Amino acid sequence: MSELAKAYEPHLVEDKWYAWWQDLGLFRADPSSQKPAYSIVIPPPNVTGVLTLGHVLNNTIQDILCRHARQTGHEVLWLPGTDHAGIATQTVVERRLRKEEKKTRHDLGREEFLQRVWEWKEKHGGIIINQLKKLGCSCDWGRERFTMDEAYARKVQEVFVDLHAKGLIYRGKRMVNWCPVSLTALSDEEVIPKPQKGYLYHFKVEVIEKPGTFLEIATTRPETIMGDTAVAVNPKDPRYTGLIGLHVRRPLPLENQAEIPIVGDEAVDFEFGTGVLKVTPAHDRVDYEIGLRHNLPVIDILNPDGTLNELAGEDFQGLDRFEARIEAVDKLKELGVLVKEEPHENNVGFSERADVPIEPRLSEQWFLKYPKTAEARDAVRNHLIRFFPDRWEKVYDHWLENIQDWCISRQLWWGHRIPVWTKVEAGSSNGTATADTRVQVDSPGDDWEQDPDVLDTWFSSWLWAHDTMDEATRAKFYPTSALVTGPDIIFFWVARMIMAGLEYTGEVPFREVYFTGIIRDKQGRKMSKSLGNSPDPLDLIAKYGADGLRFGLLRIAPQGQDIKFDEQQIVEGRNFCNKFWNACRFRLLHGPVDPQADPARHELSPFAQNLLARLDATIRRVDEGYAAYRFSEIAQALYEFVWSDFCDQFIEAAKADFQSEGARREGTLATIDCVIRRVLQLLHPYAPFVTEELWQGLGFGPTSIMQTPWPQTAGWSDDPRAPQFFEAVSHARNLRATYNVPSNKRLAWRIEPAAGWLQSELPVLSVLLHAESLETVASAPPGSAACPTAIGTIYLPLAGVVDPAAEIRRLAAEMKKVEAEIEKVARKLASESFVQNAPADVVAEHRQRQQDWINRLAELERARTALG
RNA sequence: GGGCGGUUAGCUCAGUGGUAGAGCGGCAGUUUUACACACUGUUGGUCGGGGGUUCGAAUCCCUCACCGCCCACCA
Repeated sequence: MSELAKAYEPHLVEDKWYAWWQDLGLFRADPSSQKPAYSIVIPPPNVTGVLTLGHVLNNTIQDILCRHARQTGHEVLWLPGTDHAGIATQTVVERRLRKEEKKTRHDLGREEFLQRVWEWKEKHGGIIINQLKKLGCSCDWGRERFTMDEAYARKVQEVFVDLHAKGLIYRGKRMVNWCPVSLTALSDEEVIPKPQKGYLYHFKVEVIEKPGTFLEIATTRPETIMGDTAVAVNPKDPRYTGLIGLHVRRPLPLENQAEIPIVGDEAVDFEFGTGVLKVTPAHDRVDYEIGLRHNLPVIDILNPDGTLNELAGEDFQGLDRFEARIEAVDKLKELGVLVKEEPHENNVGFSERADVPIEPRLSEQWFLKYPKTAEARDAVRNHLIRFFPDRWEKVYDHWLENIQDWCISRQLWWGHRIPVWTKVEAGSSNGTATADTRVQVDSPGDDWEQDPDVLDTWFSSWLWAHDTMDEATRAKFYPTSALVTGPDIIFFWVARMIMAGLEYTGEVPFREVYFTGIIRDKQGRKMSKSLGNSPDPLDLIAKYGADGLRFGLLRIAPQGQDIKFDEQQIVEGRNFCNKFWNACRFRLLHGPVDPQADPARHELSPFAQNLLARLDATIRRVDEGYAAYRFSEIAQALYEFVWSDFCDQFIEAAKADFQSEGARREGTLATIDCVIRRVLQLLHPYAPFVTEELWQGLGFGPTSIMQTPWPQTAGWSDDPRAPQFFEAVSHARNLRATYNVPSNKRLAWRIEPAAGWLQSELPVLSVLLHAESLETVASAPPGSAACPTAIGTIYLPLAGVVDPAAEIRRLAAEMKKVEAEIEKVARKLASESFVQNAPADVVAEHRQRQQDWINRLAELERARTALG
């Protein structure tokens, strides 16, 4: 390619290069490689999922790490896959079934329904995978895994069997979080507390043994009164001590106003409400505990779907729990025992998936007592695993410290079936008999029935880091190098993976964990479908290119901080890619690029030398950024170098060098070629497509840029002439703007040089000032505006435009400002405590600054004198 | 109730003891032969409030306020 299009057009090149990389096998990980390993397992997105900005952030970071690792000489494995996402997927398919065929899963039966889910998965499950490819993710697709793959699923069940054998998995009837919509138990982590506005209902009951004595009870859930089996007070509460052991009459249901005891229990907070608690062991965790302590009967008045059953009495049977609440209040009113209803806000646990209040329910479930909790805590405490940012270590530690057993069984069909088998007794299949059970993966025989429940999705995800790999792969790539994920799944996934890793591999599953921020909209709200504030990343890719999206997003993603998304940032990412594209385009106007260009073999201008030093500094900044997972800083460093140092300053200055042939021109071309090459390499992890397009287009190929080594610093030192020069240019341009000279007006500039080296750089100054002419003078030309700079005093002679009086006023104003600066520094230096206590270099710096200002003042004074 | 994060220019954010910064926006000018997805210049801030440490604080300490998140069985 000898010519580039005027603007970078991503849609013309992205698919091409992605396919090429894949054809060359550049994403493939070779376990037999001698290179050091670098590996990441993808946090598997839900198979039902479509790409969100959160995925874009997360996966772009992983891709950056992987591409950077390849460039730094590692054999890289980025292992992709998807998660079967039990409830989410089952819900999606059930919804379709209802909509399209007006059927429920029960109409189809288990086998047929699962068949449908698999069909759905085959048809739609790959969407997010293709979207990741659009984004440029360099995953080893040949190793794509699914959490229900046969081998993986078997492993999940084996782990169940193993943990059961170790006594860590047990079956028990316990209080669980029940979702009345999904009709399954949930883990504590799947319950989201939400503040709810409701009422605190006060009602009174009479103490049977002391007629005329009433207890007032405050409750938010009057619909559970029918399940009450006691009333509790705190034994230390002086108001009620005499009443413990006596009885009250439960008001509902009307046909069964049972006598229930008053018990004393420490769990009752006598500050709250009336200090009297109704105890419903079947429908409240605390009440259940109280019930156990006092041997209270358990009356379960709810059906699994949240409606009330026959135990609730005829007035309530069949009502939904929220209808029942209203009905219960009405009945209390009718009985004349309702004292008051006061508005009350409290936290109610909601089902994460179905978004309805969960119901505490006594239920027979499988539980896991977590293995290796102490070791898992130590691994992070002792930094065998490092968290970035490290503040999440505390959150992790705290959770492990207070860890509760994990309810792992789900009353769903889609998922890993629990490997527990029960012997079917001929003629008595009601399950009440203590049947013979076996815990094993394969069926013991035809007359054995498998437990109908499946395992929590996360019970399979926690093996993801190691059981997605075969033995050879694991030998090379496990433990993985890094995990990139959101802090919202630190308990769901990260902590559990660490425990599973320690239990089953004896090693930590990853060395470093990077927690991304959460992407919010401009108002700081979470992205959500219902709010419609979540832009489709595919639209953004279509508009700005994958590189623009990646670079724009990463540039505003500070470590561990939530990100307020603004499309303008993506526009800037796109603009940046285009900026660099055009810099390369400019280069091609002056002949073909030399891929081997080495500026060290040329005589270099101060600008070239300085640019190379700035490049070295940029490489250092970028390297530091990678070491500390500071992705926005890397992007920012590259942005600043390319836009300011390279384009705004160097290339503009280089235009003078291209006006003639010679060594100067050759040195500048070599510098540009070298810088472009380095920048392409440095930028490649962030913007893989445009960098490959340019790499090939400029002739750095034919090897892919993916396979080229990471740039090293070359030991260039700053040339102080360059910044002085550019600052002077800035001052001079400022002077022109002050007198409202239009940018396109060419002027006859003059300069009184302060440095000998300037002579050879006058053509550059002339170009940068867009001058008609530029001559050196020995003193101020008459009638000129003057601008003292470090490289000399620059004069703008514009007879008839600059009124000498105006210029004198301007100079006077500037002198005043300079005097103020001198005064400021002088005050500081006059302070003895400062001079004595501050480090010598700081004091010297102040002295130097003071001298600079004094020199400038003298220059201004001289210019004013020259004007008369 | 505990814990964590945040508060710096109109906006998004850098800046962990030494002259308060960047990008965008705004304003003014420019089709200067890489780029109008651009260039040039410029305007914006008692660094949330108060106290302390220090020669010196956006930066360290204390405290308060507000915003956000996480954990926790107050019915």
